[in-house]
Amino acid sequence: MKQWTTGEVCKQRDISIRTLRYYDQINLLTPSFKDANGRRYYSEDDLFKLEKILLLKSLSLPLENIRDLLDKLSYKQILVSHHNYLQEQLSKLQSSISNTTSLINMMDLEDSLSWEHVVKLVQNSQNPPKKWIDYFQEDEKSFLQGAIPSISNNDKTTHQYILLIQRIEWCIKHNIKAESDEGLQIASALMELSNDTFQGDTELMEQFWEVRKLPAEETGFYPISEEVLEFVERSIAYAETLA
Amino acid sequence: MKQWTTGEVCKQRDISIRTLRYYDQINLLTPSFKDANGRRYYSEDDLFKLEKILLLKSLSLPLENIRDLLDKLSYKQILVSHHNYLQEQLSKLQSSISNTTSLINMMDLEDSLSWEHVVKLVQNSQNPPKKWIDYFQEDEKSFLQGAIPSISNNDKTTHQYILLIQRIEWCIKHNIKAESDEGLQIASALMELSNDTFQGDTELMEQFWEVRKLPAEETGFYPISEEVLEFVERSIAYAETLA
DNA sequence: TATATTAGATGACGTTACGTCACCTGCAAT
DNA sequence: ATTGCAGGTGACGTAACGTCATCTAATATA
Repeated sequence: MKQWTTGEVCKQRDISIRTLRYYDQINLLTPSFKDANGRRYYSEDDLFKLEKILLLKSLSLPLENIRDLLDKLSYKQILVSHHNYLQEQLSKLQSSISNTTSLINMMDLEDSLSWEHVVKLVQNSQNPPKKWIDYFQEDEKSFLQGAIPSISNNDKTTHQYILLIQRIEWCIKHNIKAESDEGLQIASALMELSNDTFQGDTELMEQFWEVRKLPAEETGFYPISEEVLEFVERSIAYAETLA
Repeated sequence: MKQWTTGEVCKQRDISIRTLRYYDQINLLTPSFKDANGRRYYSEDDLFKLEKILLLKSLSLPLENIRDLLDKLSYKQILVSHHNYLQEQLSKLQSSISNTTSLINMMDLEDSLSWEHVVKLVQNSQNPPKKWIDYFQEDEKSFLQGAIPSISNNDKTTHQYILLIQRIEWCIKHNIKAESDEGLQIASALMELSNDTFQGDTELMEQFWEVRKLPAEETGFYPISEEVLEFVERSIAYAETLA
């Protein structure tokens, strides 16, 4: 029967010698053989037990509980609960990522974030709100899912939308009207982007802008002000009169 | 200017009073105002700072480093690195989940796991091996991705495959030939399953069984023994002679 | 008015899962 | 003869708080 020394076990499982000695000390994993000089030798069974321990530890179970549970749980039970734990972590991570992306994108829109925005986003992460996509029909969802730039989406398209909205906000601040050269440029950029996104489906596109008028809590979008929406509509209308 | 007491802040951010006092103690977050009785009052700026701290803490940065970094990093920098961190966690989690699923499925096939199987799987999780899907053509991948039951897939189809393989192993152990009633039943169940999976594409199906003959390290599959594969082929051949 | 409750404060010690350090041993190689 | 290495044993240190005993000021209730 092959046996392993502390050093060998450490390398295999990437843990420290101290850890093994500690587990021996607290009677969690005692090597099945100790020679006259006190050197520890681990059997294959010991390694299985160690594996169980590490799995249970990854559930952030305290070592004391692990010691009590170890013999009562089968390998499979441990693996299954480990699996469930990982799944839960996964969904938490995903919502965390989406919230972080939202915040980052928001920072591009506002120079300084208001405290309330941040709090709302972080608090909402507990019980996720109605998602904007729910405002559309079932059969449209699959298409929208990838195509529409929600604020939780940090791809290139989203960024371009954000840049355009910034540009519009700049225009409003500097009293530049939608019916101007700048307005024309914005309108054509917007139309090109929209065309890319909606592939010519004008009805979907209009629905999209309608939804963006709703307050942020309901849609998950960063709310676009009435002023910006008006600028969009007027600049596009102006562009169409010239065409 | 609104101010918040310790208790209020604790509830908002779901941390303990002790934590706030500790942060004060180590000079990480000192409330901007203390009254004559030593009661702490936090301003909006303080709350922003706390938010930064909690974000950096979630990167598992030690508090001491956080204190040094806090003024040097903008909110956005923090958010972006937080985002990167989360992404990394996500991919780790995903491979962890897939490995765990593999192990669980393996346990259905073997009553006792051999130590070497476990070690290989856990070690491979560091640098992911060639994936089985790479054995197919690019344009076939998208179809295969969802349809084929790899061992890292715990859906219903996978489970049915595993049950069938267990049944075949049972037959082999009890010396029941492929050319028997039991063999016939297995063959028809297999064919039905394969039809579901491959939607009649027999060429893909044959490739699939070919790949399963390769050793596990290369494919990521649980290796099917020659005996089982032979049983499969013979039982199907037998079924076809009777049809 | 007396008192009970609440929301805060301050030491001081405890906790987990090890890291780190000083020092000791048996054995192989130089 | 000594050097290096892989292992050992206390003993103390660490991070980020939890917990406990005790104290204080303000408010609510009898």
